[in-house]
Amino acid sequence: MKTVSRVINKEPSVRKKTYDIVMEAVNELNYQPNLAARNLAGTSSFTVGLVYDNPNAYYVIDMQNGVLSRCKDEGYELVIHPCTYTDANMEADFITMIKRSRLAGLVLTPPLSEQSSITNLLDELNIHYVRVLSGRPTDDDQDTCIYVNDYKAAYEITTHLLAHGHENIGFICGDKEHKSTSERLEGYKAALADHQVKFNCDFVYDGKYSFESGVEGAKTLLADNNKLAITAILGGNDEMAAGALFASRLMGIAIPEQLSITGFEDSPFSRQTWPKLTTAHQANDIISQHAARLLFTKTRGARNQDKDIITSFTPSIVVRESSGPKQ
Amino acid sequence: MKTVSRVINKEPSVRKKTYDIVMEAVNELNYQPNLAARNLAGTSSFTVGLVYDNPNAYYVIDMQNGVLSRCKDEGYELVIHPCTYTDANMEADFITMIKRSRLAGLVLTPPLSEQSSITNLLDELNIHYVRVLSGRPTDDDQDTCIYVNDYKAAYEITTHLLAHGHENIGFICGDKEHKSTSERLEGYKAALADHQVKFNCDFVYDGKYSFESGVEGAKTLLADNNKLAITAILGGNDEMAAGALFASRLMGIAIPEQLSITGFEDSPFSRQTWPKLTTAHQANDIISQHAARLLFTKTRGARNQDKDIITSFTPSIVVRESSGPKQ
DNA sequence: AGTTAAAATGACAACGCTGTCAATAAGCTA
DNA sequence: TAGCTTATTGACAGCGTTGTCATTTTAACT
Repeated sequence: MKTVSRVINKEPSVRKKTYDIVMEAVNELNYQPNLAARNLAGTSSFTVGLVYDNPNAYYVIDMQNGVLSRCKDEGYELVIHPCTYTDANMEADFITMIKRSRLAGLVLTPPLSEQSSITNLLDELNIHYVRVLSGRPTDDDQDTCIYVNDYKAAYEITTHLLAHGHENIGFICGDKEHKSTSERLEGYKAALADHQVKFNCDFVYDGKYSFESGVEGAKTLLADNNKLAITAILGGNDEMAAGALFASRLMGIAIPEQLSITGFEDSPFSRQTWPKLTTAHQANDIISQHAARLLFTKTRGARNQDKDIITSFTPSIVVRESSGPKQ
Repeated sequence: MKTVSRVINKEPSVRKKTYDIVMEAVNELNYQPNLAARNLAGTSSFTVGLVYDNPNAYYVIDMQNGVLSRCKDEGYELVIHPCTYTDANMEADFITMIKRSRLAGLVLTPPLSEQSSITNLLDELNIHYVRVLSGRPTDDDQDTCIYVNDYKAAYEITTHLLAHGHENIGFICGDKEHKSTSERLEGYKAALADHQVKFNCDFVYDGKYSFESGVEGAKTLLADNNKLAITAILGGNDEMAAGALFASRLMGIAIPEQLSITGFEDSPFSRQTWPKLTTAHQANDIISQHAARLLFTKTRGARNQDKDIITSFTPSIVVRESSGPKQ
């Protein structure tokens, strides 16, 4: 019995021949170790949690599927934990989850992953976690964070527009509280600076990462457009870009002839508009897979380490029909 | 120790005084029973599974959140199980899941819940399940199914259009294989019949529940519109209705002045179009909560039965700006 | 072959609960 | 109040694994 346990857990000190015999039986019986028993008996747990407060359904599903695919492969189970950061009893909620099932660790997604109150709580409770964060990687934290380099992606998407001759480029921001908002804005500013285009704060609209705020943003930026002469709008995400596209259409502006619009994230939104959005592809399923792998590596001892984990991702620009040369 | 167990599980034969003492300690310590131990020791399990193959992220998230909210209250944990019905090793996948963690039961969502091959497999494995189904409730199966009466909702939405003077009403269908498609189509037909409007199969377009197919559907139905003289289009879901709306706009058709468009489901799609879509509100979070409650009732013995479970839901029509009187 | 060290295997308790059944306390009757 | 019945409580095993440590087997030497 103990030998089977050794085989299942890939422990050393099992003869090749014994290993093969056990594996044959395992395959024949389609044996699956009972998770409850493993969690109860062992020092390590086979349950990981995914925590999110992001309202974007596409994003959440992608993250879930990515983590889940790794969990399946490695024999872990996933507990999903949606929450609202503003929720007063969030802390109690966390503790309940942790007490009910001992966890191998948690994957935290933005914007919740940016909150130090959460990480402090987890540090206090001695819970492993991996954070998915928007931003440029730092040297430390490479073993607890996955970075999505929104800065660089925004830089590139802005550069794409500049290369097409646009200079007066509007920017519709997301929620100010989110790190991704400032990262994307910084990338935009840096690209302008590198191309000797002066930054004009009148070109920036504070949105909310929602379709409605995209509509409002475009209306505001394009109102009385003689003054600003905007020829391109960079949406902080696809949802807002879709809103901007719609607003432009209502105003009788031809896309991309009179105005280029770009999004961010490459969510299904970007393909449900007409024309389809130029955007920055964010591989959320891959990102979350790596987050899960990083968590497993942290959890397990020195053995079974996973060396090919990517901790920094840069969304890649996808050029579609919503952007084109300035005319 | 056993007495605490009795209190936690609301078993009889505990004196009121003892109960209070235990509960006080439970509250003070914020005691949470360990799920792994309960699953291992008891005859019943505290884990439920949610199975889905629906690609609609909004739908999936709603279903998850509904089931999850009940699980939290009742001390159950949720295992999510996305799958593709076409997946060849889906059966093996099911069995793996079931072996890894003994389940109290499964909630099956459409369209997967319509497949008898799945329910047969589960019957064989002796796994409890509750199905969420599109359609009119039948007398039997009230204790294993939650019905969403798409027929009635489509009837009502069609009646709404008829009441506004529309007679030539296009219908963009979803996937033929899905029960919801035929139910919605039948409801549409029944409403026409009850208002002495002849059904014309030229008004029906076979779509795929996708934005793109909505675009194609509207283009097809409205092409050469002198012939059909369509003044309203009923979308099989919001996504297709949004596509139809977009196509109409491109064709220079004013909504709702020249054409009324309606959706189905009241997903965020219906609020991200302009004008916003008239649609049928489907309370997926409530529906999934009741599915979970029904499953708990099936799982537990006679005690702790939940009497207020609704097993039949009819989406209610929400009138917004995309529909209006025929002009 | 005999000795010794190292590698491989096995025996057994323990994880935190629940089910079973025995023991005790409470309530009731005469 | 004794003697009974019933309600309540407690003792103990067992769920399916893993960790610890003892035992056996193998390999590597004289």
